[in-house]
Amino acid sequence: MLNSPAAQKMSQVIDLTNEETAALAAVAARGVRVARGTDIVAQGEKDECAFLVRDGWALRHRHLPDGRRQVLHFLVPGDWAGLTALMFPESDHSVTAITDVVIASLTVSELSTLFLRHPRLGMAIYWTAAQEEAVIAEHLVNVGRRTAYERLGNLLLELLFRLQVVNRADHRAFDFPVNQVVLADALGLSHVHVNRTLQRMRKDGFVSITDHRVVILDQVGLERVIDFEGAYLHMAGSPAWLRHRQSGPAANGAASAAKS
Amino acid sequence: MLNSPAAQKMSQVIDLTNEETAALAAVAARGVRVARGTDIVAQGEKDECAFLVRDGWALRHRHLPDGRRQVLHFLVPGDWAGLTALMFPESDHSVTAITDVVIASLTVSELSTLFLRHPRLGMAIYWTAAQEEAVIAEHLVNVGRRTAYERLGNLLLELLFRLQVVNRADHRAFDFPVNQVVLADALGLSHVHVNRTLQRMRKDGFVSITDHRVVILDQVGLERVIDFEGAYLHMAGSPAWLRHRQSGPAANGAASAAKS
DNA sequence: CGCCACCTTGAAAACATTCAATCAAAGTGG
DNA sequence: CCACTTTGATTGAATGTTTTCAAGGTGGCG
Repeated sequence: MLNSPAAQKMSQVIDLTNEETAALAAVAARGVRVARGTDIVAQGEKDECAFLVRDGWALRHRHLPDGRRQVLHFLVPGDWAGLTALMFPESDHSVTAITDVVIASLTVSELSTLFLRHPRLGMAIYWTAAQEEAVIAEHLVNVGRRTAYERLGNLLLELLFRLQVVNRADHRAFDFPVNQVVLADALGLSHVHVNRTLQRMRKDGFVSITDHRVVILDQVGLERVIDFEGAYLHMAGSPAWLRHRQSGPAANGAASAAKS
Repeated sequence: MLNSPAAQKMSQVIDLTNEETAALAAVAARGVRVARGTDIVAQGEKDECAFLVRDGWALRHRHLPDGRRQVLHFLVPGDWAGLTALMFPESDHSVTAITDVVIASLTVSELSTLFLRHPRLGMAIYWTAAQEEAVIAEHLVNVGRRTAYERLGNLLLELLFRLQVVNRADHRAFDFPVNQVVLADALGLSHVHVNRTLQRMRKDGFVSITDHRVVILDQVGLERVIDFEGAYLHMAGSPAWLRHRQSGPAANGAASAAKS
């Protein structure tokens, strides 16, 4: 379990101690399988648990009464969901599995126990939530202020980077179990236009998308053409006061050189 | 200071004790004035402090290299900002005052002291951050899947409700120091189209917008026409375990009847 | 008075959607 | 193993929304 997606993502943020690694492993041990197409959380209902995605893809999306919907965020292995939903009496969005998924659920009280015993792990999970917020803000920029071509390119590169962190992508390719209708609902476009934009991007030689797999053929060129800026992903990780052990938020610079 | 916007917003979430009220007042006492048009936080730079908006309007927005930009969120009195930005080495967006603004800033260590001394206040502030996330997600739905007319109506109603909570709106009207260019950048439209959409909504008799003031003339009719659903604002507040004192997250039902 | 910020208008062009088919691949049940 | 159904991708044509460009107009303020 040392190299679970969750542990890999956490170690982007803090240097995990053995105890923290063990606590994460204990969480991950509670895996529950959810079949493709199943709602893990339904919009309008109370979500009693937060959960960690151990394997598979899910999406957070909001429905309008007339059937339109917007995909807010793609959940991939190592992602947490429902942490903020715990604060509310009912969920304002649904979470749906788009492949078979394995999750580990935690109730409020289990979660607060975990945070009390392992405060730095709690901070790292909170970092994770902050990053997700930044990603959703970027989706807003995408949909509000970019062309269809730019939106698509930005999303594909975002997913490449996020999947690389949890070892679900090599340096240029990843499995992509997302059909064009879902993609359209994520990008704020019609599925027909997604199709045509996808074709244009393929013809331009930037990507190959076939059979649920994406290959970024020319990342440098694509990044230039769509003005990609990855700053919002905060891949550089967390500030020193958070990363290193023996150093609390109020400490000034006494972080140990515990990296690696 | 008992009826400061911040205290009003907090009491939407928890029943404030005297100590908590005093702690909030102590924070608010640190007011700093920021002139209209000033960047409080600049995209790409490190934000050392989180802050509370005591008075005035500001906006969180992200810039693209070519000058396009997207407004993520309007900050009004009682709103916190920069809580998640503390987790990152550099800010991925700017915060700019659009009126003269009074803020109260807190460093990481001041904030963590506050949270340690007043954990329930910390939870309430966290609730606030969760609500803001839900609001930004709604902006994404707005821009991704609604027409110009719907986007505009939804934003105006959102602001009406948010301002009512902090006593900056009566039952139908509020001051609105936002020009059409900014509105366009929030709604993902051109300012020309915002202008025409605004005119249409006025002609339809739903709103009056003159001289930096919005009056919702027919809220019921507007809500119906634009399919407004306020669930994402979570106006019902927080679950009982969070609201009442003497009750921690792990407690089962021992909440005191302190509501009044 | 003249400038500046902001709002308003018209016309043409660009972008994206909708509607309506068609096609291919992947299950399903007998 | 074969018809049948379902799902997802693709295409063309017509339509519609929104943008862009280019000008004016208005009101406040030094």
